[in-house]
Amino acid sequence: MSVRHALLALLSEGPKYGLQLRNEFEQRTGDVWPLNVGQVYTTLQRLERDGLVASDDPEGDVGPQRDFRITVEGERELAEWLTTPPDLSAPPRDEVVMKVMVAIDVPGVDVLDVIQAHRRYMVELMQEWTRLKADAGSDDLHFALVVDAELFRLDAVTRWLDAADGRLARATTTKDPTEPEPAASPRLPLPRRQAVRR
Amino acid sequence: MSVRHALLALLSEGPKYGLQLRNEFEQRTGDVWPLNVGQVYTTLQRLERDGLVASDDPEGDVGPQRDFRITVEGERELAEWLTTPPDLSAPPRDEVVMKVMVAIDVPGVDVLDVIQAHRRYMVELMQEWTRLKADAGSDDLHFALVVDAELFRLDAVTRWLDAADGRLARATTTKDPTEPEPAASPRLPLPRRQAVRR
DNA sequence: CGACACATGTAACACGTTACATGATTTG
DNA sequence: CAAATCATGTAACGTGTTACATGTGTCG
Repeated sequence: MSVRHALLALLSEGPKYGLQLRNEFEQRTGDVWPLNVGQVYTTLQRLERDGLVASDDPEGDVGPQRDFRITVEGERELAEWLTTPPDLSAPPRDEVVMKVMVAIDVPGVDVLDVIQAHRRYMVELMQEWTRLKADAGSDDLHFALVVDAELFRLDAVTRWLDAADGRLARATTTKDPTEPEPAASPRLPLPRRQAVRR
Repeated sequence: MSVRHALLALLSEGPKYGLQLRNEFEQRTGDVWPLNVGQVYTTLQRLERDGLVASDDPEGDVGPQRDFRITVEGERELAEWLTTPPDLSAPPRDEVVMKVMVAIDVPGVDVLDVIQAHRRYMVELMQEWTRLKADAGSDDLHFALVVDAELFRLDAVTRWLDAADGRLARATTTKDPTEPEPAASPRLPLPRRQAVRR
């Protein structure tokens, strides 16, 4: 339900055609979030079927482009989407989190190994994104925003991996609940958050 | 590609049937991540088709249950999934982030309003989860882990909203690039991270 | 027996990805 | 003209959701 509304948002600036919508979507997301064209066309079909969008078929002899414009219904739907927070009653299932949750009881596998392997990878990715952002400079606002989002997200996963490592190490090494909390220090004091902090 | 492998992980502990797999999956995720049964059956069909799982049809007159067991191929696939980091070359498209990115240029809409509305909602959600976690106590490890993951995630989104607010407020109020950075302080100094910090 | 929970399955749909086919326009 | 690029579309498949149908076992 996300790309659908994004297309509505782009069309609220004026009539556009399929490929143009894909290009502008990728520009808006700093060329970090690719969007395949096929989905644009099928989504436009559904939007037209639902009356949120209309096409100007007959006119425009200026080529094969088929312009779409947003309808009044579409404007209403867009306004509602922009102001209504997403439904998070059932939070999204993150793949890394899920991997750890099920790995806990898989025989022959040490969860802590899985955690550490993924933690290292998260740090790697954050370094790459940080480097990319530094190279790009501060002129591209959209790029900077999307990269920031990814950095914050990776940082959150990394910190969760640390927390899970602590909880699991505690739960497996001892069953004594009276033992003092080990101050929740991460097992591996690797350098964290290269440039995400403010 | 996520539930599929989770089912493999559950089956690696021994043969199980459809409903049992759904129940155990939800237990593993602290009853926070619901999983509809229909998907379990269709996923099991694909797993069987791919030779990662096999069913014990003929035997077991103990009712309508149909047990599945993991194959050697399945064990191999599971081991690879657990040790291989997910592909993040194209980062996942977060709905809140996308909303802000496209709202920037929507005529008649103030992005900062969208940001603040969503920021308030994220804080609300974090308070709810924090309360739930406190009520549940520290006995349910799975629940605590999944709630932690959600709290870290919401915290990351909140901090990104603050960063985006700063960048956008700066970009719209002035075009002068020589102006000193305003120390990136959030516009609204609301209480942040009620219980997520360690 | 009748009601209820357990268990399996299917249908229809939305969304997303990859790949392929087909015109139209531009450009060497 | 030939090739490349632009532009639209479709097919097949995986994944996820909701809803419905059907059978089986238990228990009052």
